[in-house]
Amino acid sequence: MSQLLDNLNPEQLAAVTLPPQHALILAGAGSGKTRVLTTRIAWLIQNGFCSAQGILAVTFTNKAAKEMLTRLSAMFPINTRGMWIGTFHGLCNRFLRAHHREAGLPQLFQILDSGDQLASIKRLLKTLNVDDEKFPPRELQHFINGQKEAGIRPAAVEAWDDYTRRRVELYMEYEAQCQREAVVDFPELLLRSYELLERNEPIRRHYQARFRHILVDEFQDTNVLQYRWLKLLAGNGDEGCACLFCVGDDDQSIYRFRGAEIGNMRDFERDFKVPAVIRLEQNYRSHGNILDAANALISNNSKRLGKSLWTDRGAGEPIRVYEAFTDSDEARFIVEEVQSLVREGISRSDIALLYRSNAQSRVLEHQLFSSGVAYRVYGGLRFFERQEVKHALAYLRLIANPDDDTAFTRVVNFPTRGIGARSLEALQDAARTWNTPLYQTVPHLSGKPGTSLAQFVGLIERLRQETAALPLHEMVDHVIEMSGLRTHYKNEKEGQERLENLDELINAAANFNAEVGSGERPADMGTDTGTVLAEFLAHASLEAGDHQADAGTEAVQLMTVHAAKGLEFDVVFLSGLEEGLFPHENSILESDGLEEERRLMYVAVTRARQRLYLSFTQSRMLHGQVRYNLRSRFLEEIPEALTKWLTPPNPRRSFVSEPSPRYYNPGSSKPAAPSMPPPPPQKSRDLGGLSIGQAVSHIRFGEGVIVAAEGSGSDARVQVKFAESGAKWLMLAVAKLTPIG
DNA sequence: TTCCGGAGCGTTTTT
DNA sequence: CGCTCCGGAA
Repeated sequence: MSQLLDNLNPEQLAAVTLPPQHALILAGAGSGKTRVLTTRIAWLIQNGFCSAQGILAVTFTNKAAKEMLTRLSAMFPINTRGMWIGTFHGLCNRFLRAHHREAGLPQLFQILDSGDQLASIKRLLKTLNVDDEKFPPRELQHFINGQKEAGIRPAAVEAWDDYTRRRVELYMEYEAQCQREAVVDFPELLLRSYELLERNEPIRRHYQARFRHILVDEFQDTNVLQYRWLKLLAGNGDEGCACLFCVGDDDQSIYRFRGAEIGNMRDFERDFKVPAVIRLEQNYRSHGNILDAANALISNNSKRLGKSLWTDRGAGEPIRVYEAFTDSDEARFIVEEVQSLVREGISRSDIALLYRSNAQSRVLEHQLFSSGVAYRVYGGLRFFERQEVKHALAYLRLIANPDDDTAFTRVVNFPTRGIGARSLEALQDAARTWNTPLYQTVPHLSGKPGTSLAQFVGLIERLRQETAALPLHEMVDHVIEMSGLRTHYKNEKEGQERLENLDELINAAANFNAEVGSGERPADMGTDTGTVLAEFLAHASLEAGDHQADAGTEAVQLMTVHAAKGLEFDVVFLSGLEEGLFPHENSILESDGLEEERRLMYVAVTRARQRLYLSFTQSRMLHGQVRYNLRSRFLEEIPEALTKWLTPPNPRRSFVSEPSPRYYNPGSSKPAAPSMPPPPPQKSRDLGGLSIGQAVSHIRFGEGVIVAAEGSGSDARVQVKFAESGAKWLMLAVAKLTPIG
């Protein structure tokens, strides 16, 4: 017991041992927030404030949820089974399975991941004969999810124009289609749960009485609906009130673009009159210079709850700054530096190369590859998103739920079995006439097209029967074999890796089955084959798998700054610190976009434990054209005393109205003088007081941002990216551009 | 059904 | 520049 609280600093201790009450913990980067969260749970239980059943802890990623469970079981020998620990979506899934009847869902409902959802929307537009040029599926998906995440059903959308009215109709049709097919998309998991809790008083009271302590990780990332769900579950005074313990960092909120609402932090304080706000500001990760840089940077943001990191580890090394001529010079410098660090004994996996956008990884990869440095890029396709895996899952989905038209269309002719577009069209027409799912429509078809379709239905029926008594992994194996998938990929030239992935799927099923068998699952679920299969399919949708596999390999880590959140490395290289790239040009016109970019930069800087490199280039190849960017304003926001320039410091600060000419002789510089000649000078260009990154307004095109410039004097032209009309090249002598912002 | 070429586009991403 | 997607031809 006393062990539990050992080595906590005073603030951590205060947070962990707060009496049962609402609390907001502002946990800075590297301040031990997961430790506080898990220790709090242990402390509550050990001191009898609450039983395991009374705990609900919610996270954003499966990784975080797993981490919490692991740490908890290491902390004290309690059965974590009674607790509800998981992601928002995972917990809602569990809730809806338990109350599927009240939620208006069949027990074996399927979960659509984003890709499935998009396919479902495309199919809807097709059956309704809607022009997908006018209503781009992606845009519609975004619209629908946006409404759902704001808790708004079609009937409640305020539509003022025809376009929106039509989109609302499509939203309604989409809902009907999902209901018909017994499928639920990600935001629907949350909205259904929320609505069920709201309208069903017995269920609401049951859970409000059960959960005495609700703990939320990464609270700054919650969206509107998630916060409302938490409020409902916590209850208010009359219905018995759970304690909300929210941990978050407003300075690390970088997901507004996908609905995260920082305002939730302030709202929480206000709505619950939170008596305890505790700041965890002692950082155990980085050296002083790095933290000072991060603090200085983030102090330029105005909308903050306020917090300042400190460490007792000493100042450490200065932050290294490098100016390159081109992106490939920058990459060359980084890779040479990496090699020398590796020679000094630093492990490659302790080195991270971070960038703002994925496109930047290419040059780095190229350089790493030709220098023979092992590297690993994060991001890209994940296991359960691979086409062969999705195909196999589609067969399984049809076995579990024949009404799933998305799964049906996916594999009805894969591997090809002579069911072409016309037979499918005939089937879809018939399905509309009979108002039945595709699968059920097949028997209604007469004539030739019916035969091959009937054979397909026969195949699925046979698979269902043959696998009914099999353990999950044998079922998966059997389905892969009998569907013809295995043969198909065997015959495909590049099919070897796909076959391996299918084997991996069988392994995943075996592991899943083992966990189910050992009782690591909620008690409120059945154990028959159908249920186990449904659970496995839900698992596949909710947890698309790590794209962080073989993390153990000794390789340099490449990823976007977003992907790096929550991670830490001894050495961090942050490249591409240029206006337009970081901060990204698209963010400049968004309200508060710049502050979000700055938070992103703050996240990047605080990833480094010992050494941080910041680099930028004079020119960069982007979208097939060379761009000359100014160095990032964020670089200027880091005090010079904390930095050490590896190239001759360039006194020109960005955003001076009159860019001064700059002289630089590469021959005289040490240590790693870039070998490329400097690009055409843009330094002496007179942009009439304008600069790249500047937001401007044009009488006809509206508001935009300058993204590139060329020529000088009366020839000077700038490229402006307009919010409405896209990118345009404009002659400065002709176009009248007014600086704004 | 498959393959090729042209057009279009090009932040960040979990569930 | 390099990728994805779509449509047309073999």
